[in-house]
Amino acid sequence: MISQKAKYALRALAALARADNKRPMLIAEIAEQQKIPKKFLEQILLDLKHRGLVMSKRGKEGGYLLLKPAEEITFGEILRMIDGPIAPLPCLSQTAYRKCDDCLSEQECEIRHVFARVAEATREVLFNATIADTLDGQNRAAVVLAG
Amino acid sequence: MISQKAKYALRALAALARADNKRPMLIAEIAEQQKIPKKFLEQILLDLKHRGLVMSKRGKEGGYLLLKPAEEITFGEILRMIDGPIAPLPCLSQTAYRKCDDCLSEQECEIRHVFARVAEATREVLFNATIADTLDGQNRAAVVLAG
DNA sequence: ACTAACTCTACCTACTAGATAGAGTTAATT
DNA sequence: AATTAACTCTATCTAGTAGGTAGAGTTAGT
Repeated sequence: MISQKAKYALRALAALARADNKRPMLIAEIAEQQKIPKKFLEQILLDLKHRGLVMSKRGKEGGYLLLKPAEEITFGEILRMIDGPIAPLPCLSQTAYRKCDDCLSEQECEIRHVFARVAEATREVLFNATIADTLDGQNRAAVVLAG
Repeated sequence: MISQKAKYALRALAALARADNKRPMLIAEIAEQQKIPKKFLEQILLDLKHRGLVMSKRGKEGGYLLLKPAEEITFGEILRMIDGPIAPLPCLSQTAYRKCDDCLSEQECEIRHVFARVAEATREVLFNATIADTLDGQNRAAVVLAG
């Protein structure tokens, strides 16, 4: 299961992608629209900002904006940011490889081969799905035209 | 990531599958061979016993035996037992479906479609991989002949 | 009776998820 | 320059879980 936090992050990005990208969107607006606890969402957006996915403006008329086109933000990269490695075993992670403490040899590990296939299949989906895929037909067309 | 416990369970089953199925295998043997903390493995095997995957014999000459052929024990069923649902979202679980608290409509959920594909891809691998796949060529041949 | 081995329940410690609280900072407006 | 809307940051809290340990109880072979 993915974390609640990752779910919120994806839905917040989806909300931003759907919004008019000329005017920033308030944390409060996103929170209400997506039923996300506001203070929790603050943290999430701040984090996404530090990682360069969104930008913010303070003060009156402030809010958040998407910094990259929705088609360039993959589910995989968001999940990896929030929940950590995609791989089901540490010894299969691309970004946080770690040898299993209890495993004598990776070549001989009884279960590694199977999970390698799981990892591959999962990545295939997650890195080919983007925030643009969350938009319905109408919105997606608008985004493509604008982009 | 799968839990350490699930990893241990799979490796313990692999050890049992590789063993001579005429003589029970001691918890201590499995623990040593697979570098699993013995007392923790006790719990895991007991759990697997209650679920009908292995049987045990107490007292002298006791130990554990596989109850089903290795080819009939899938990775998916073990993972589901130990770690719970395979699906990345509660609303996509086959065995423990639960509506997301914060999601208004499943039809319109921005992220559900993508994760449905993840779930499908993962299940495809996990329910087609069995404990028999953990055996190397030599052992697998022996098991097939014996079965 | 002895003892090897599984059985069961309880417990422990560290960590994480999922938040909430509140003081601080910035910038537009009046 | 005062006000206020809005983001920023750090601290804190609570419940739950992972991963493991302890130890008394039970069974069955010798």
